[in-house]
Amino acid sequence: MARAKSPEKRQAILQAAAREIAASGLGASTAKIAKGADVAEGTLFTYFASKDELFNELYLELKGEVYRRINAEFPYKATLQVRARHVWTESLNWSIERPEERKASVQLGVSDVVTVATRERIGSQQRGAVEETLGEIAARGVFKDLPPGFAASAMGAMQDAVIDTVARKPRQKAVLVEKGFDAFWRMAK
Amino acid sequence: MARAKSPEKRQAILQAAAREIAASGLGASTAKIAKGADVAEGTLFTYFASKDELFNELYLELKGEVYRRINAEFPYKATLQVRARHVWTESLNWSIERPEERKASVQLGVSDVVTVATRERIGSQQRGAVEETLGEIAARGVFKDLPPGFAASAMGAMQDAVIDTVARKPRQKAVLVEKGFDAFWRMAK
Amino acid sequence: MARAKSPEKRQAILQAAAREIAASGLGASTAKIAKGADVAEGTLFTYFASKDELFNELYLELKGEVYRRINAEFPYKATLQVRARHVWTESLNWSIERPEERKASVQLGVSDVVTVATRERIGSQQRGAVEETLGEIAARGVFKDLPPGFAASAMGAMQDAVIDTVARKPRQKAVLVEKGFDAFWRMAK
Amino acid sequence: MARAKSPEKRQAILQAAAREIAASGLGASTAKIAKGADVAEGTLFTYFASKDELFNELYLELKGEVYRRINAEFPYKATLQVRARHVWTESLNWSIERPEERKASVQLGVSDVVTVATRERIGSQQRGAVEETLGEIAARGVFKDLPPGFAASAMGAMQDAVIDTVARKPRQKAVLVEKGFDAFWRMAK
DNA sequence: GATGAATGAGGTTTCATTCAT
DNA sequence: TATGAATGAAACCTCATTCAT
Repeated sequence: MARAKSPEKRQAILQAAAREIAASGLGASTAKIAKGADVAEGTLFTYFASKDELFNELYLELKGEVYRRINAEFPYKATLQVRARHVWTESLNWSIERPEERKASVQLGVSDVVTVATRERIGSQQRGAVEETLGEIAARGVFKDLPPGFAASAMGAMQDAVIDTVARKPRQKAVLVEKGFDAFWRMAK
Repeated sequence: MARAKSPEKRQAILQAAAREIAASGLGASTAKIAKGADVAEGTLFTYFASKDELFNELYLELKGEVYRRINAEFPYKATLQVRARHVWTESLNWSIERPEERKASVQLGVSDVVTVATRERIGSQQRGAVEETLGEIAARGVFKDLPPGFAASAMGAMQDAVIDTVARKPRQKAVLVEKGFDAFWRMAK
Repeated sequence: MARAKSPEKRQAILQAAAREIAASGLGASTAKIAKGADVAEGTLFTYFASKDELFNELYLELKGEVYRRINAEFPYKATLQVRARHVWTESLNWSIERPEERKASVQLGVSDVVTVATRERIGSQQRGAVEETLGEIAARGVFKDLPPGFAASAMGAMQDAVIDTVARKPRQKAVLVEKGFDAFWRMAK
Repeated sequence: MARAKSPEKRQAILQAAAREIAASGLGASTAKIAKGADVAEGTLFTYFASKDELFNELYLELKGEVYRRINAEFPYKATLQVRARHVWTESLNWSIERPEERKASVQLGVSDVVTVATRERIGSQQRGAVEETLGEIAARGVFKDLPPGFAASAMGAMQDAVIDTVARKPRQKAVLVEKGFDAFWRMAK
């Protein structure tokens, strides 16, 4: 049998793609990505049929990482506030700890290369606990007068605000994450 | 004497740029933008030295439009809540009424083509009333424990949440704008 | 006004394309064609939207050249045999005098890049006299028992035989052209 | 001991090559050919050292098929006309029955990938009876005033005319093959 | 100032061939 | 021998920018 496709190489390409997108936007060239992953230009295309497919897979990968992180050690039995804080903190920390991945994720998110199909594939697997938690929040506070989904959007939005501020005041990271949640929670209370 | 540069043409190019960015991202070609503005390819470069300059000017223009709209009929003498609601409503309506401009604005915002210098130039003109209002909000509620600037980020972020939701439920636009503000205001109260 | 598109450049590209196709087949690269025409790689695409379009236009051009040559000084009033010999001789001489053009024409003819639409466009202009002559031939000799179009195919085919033979015995060119027609004419008599 | 090379696989590759060339010209990729033959990409190169070698072998194979068909049941003792008609009919039927092989054969024939050496190798094996027959024809009718080889070219050329016409009028296949020969024979009589 | 032809670097993707398995 | 992943040169084409008109 011939050489097997190497998961490490696939991963290296995805990581390089995230790095390049963070550095130069969606215009990042496949040539640079390949070089960044230390593979030949052509090799990229044995792992991903096209640049678009690579970008869609990357988006999935990045979103998946966050969900995996949240689900690990999820406090299923705790109060809503504790669970909400867990979701908030874990996803926020991921964004702050991996700024390149986050930047790539945002760029992909607002662009048209990520298809609806890709967006729909996200989390149908283990979005479970997060969705359940957000669903409970949506039934409370101001959110109960607003369409379902708004609470989730609002949490994401408030996290963006925290991230932006952390970028300007990195020292206050811990406080921002905590107080940021308190701010968000005011809406849910 | 040579012909003078026409402000109409400049405007047409900026509008076409916004349209093209909304349609195909920052990869939008100068050729298409020029065609969209009904001018020759080369003409674009007599109004803007480079694609990057065009995009920076566009960003400024788009942000400026929002500020101009907020400042028109600004209720200087009203209570903070009334003023805040004005800011919220006017900027949000702009985004909802002009989806292409907003999409372009977001894409430019998350990209690196818009320089720090450009971002700093924003509103140094007439941001006045908005800044004053947001400053007052920043000193209240949860925001007073958070760095200055967080309140502004939070409002922008919450507006994004509203816009996303309006995109999915256009019928509820009016309610969303109003209740969205109520949600935001809970944090400031 | 800007520079006008130069017919000379267009012609140079077409000629270079014929040369390159003769030399290396339809795989001839646009880069080499451009270089052969002494224009930049990109320039080729301001004259022809794609390689395929260039090749289709070239096919048209080559076929057109032959028809133009035949129609010049066409002996409209002469006997059928004289007119047929005129068609035979002129088109054959074109092929023999311009071996590269002919080679390109043949390669294009048997390939799929030349579309049906292109083939249909040929000669609808001035194919006139040729068609009329071939039509008369088709009604005579062995051809009258065969479908219309067969006579034309047969003439072309017999010319190919002559060209092949001239390639091997260039000295006998004149005799081959003449006796070749006599051979063909035997079928029409 | 190592496995022996399988003649079936070799044959499958040649057939797939013919099919692919018919479908997409000489640009047909070795990868597609391999897939069409149901072997791995690399396997193709254990049977043929290069794409060019494969194409040369294919040309030989295709020409060989025709000769084999003609030689089977060749009426050695019959009159010249009967023998000539046999050559005509058998080779023509092969072309008509196997359009892909013929198309590939033509494309290869007009291209430069098939070397002179390959062309010379053809039929040195069993071209015997055909050559003898064509030799006799070359000494008769109009052909006796033309170089040797012209008769053969002429027969091939007239067959092309028949094939072209059959492609347009498939119903008349039988008549075209027969009357086509009559047309050709007029030149030899 | 306005135009759009001209440019050539750079983009994505394909491909013949090699070679580890 | 068979496989198909790996390679990087080269293919076609796009594009920001320049400049003759």
